[in-house]
Amino acid sequence: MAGLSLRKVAAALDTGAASLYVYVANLDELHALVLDRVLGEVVTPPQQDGDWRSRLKAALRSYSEALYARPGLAQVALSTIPSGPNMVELTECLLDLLQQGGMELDRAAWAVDLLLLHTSAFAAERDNRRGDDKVALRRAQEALGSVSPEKHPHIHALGAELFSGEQSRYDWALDVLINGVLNTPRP
Amino acid sequence: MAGLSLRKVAAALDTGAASLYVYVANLDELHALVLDRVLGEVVTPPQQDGDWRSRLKAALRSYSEALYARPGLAQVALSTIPSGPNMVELTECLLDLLQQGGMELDRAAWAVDLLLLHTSAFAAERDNRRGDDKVALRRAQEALGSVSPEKHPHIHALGAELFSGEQSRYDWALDVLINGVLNTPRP
DNA sequence: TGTTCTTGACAAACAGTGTTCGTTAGCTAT
DNA sequence: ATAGCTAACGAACACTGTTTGTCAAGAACA
Repeated sequence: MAGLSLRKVAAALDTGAASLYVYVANLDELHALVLDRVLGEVVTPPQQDGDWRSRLKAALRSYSEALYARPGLAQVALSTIPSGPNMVELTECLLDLLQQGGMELDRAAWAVDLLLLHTSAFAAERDNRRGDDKVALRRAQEALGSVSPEKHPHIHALGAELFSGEQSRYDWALDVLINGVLNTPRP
Repeated sequence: MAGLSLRKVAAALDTGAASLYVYVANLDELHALVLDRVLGEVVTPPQQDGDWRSRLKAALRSYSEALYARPGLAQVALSTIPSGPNMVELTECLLDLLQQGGMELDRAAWAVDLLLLHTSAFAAERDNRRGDDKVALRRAQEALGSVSPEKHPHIHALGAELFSGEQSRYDWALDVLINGVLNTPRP
């Protein structure tokens, strides 16, 4: 996905780049199509597997992994307003799970939006932390590590803690969102 | 920011593109520098203005507006691991606010990360909804509006509700995050 | 059968992009 | 005076998405 271009797609199809414009209006549209195709892989656990909360978490984790598996795809999820059939399917499933948790439908609508936005953003962050630019990461760690204890006591006290946790941090964030959504009625 | 290129920057400085590489290693590095400079505009409310919660929300809203004011900048915030002085300042301020709310420092570290990630993602979403591609938005609205009531009853029942709320939705999401963070201890 | 009309396909060109290379000018230190 | 270093710059490389004009095949209609 990162490094995908119309010319490469065309070459793989043994044709020229301009020929693709018959089927696709735009590069962005191609991106959206690829995204929705990948979203077809997202598995939503069946009804009898655990309670709604763990099923919701499993579905979102599956969504996150599908995005993370293709470098650059998470950015696409943040750059387009997805409306493909697989995205509709997933949205409907998440709405259903939240309603099983006793949530009103209008609040569930905003909650699904929030959960998907966060999961996409998290996948994107994980994505561009890997490989891409080890230099920037090391520079950031140094910049935050060697900070004056007087001016920034909290950051100094935390140290490397600011970059800790990969999977556990995602799990925690998901719990934060679900708890928050349950405890915050819509205005 | 969208449409910013090394050549245009160089032209504005009456020089060639290659000359910029003396001061900047990369386009990404230039982006990071621009981001941190803009982050200097973020206002963090003084100690005596209201309680910690409303001050936290005001600071994050200021961060969000600073990103949204420049098209494309929110994407930059999601694509880099920011480590400039202004970002350090903001992080320290947010950590302090959360600690005033009685939160342990290690939980506050993850909370700040989550709050900033969400706010950046929200700004990015708002950003590419505007102007950019009205076609995609209308297509999404049509795709979700004309969905079969049998296969996707929840989405059908919601209708245009899925795209409602701009400012109120952000305020709600912020409350969700703060409530969630307060109610979810670190593992 | 002959003639339009439409659709898919493609090469070439346009207007850009980030980045690298080789070379110059100016300013110190030795 | 010589050497070394830094900033600067033009040109080129290897790409990118998109538009334009042209061409062939098939369908619809007379």
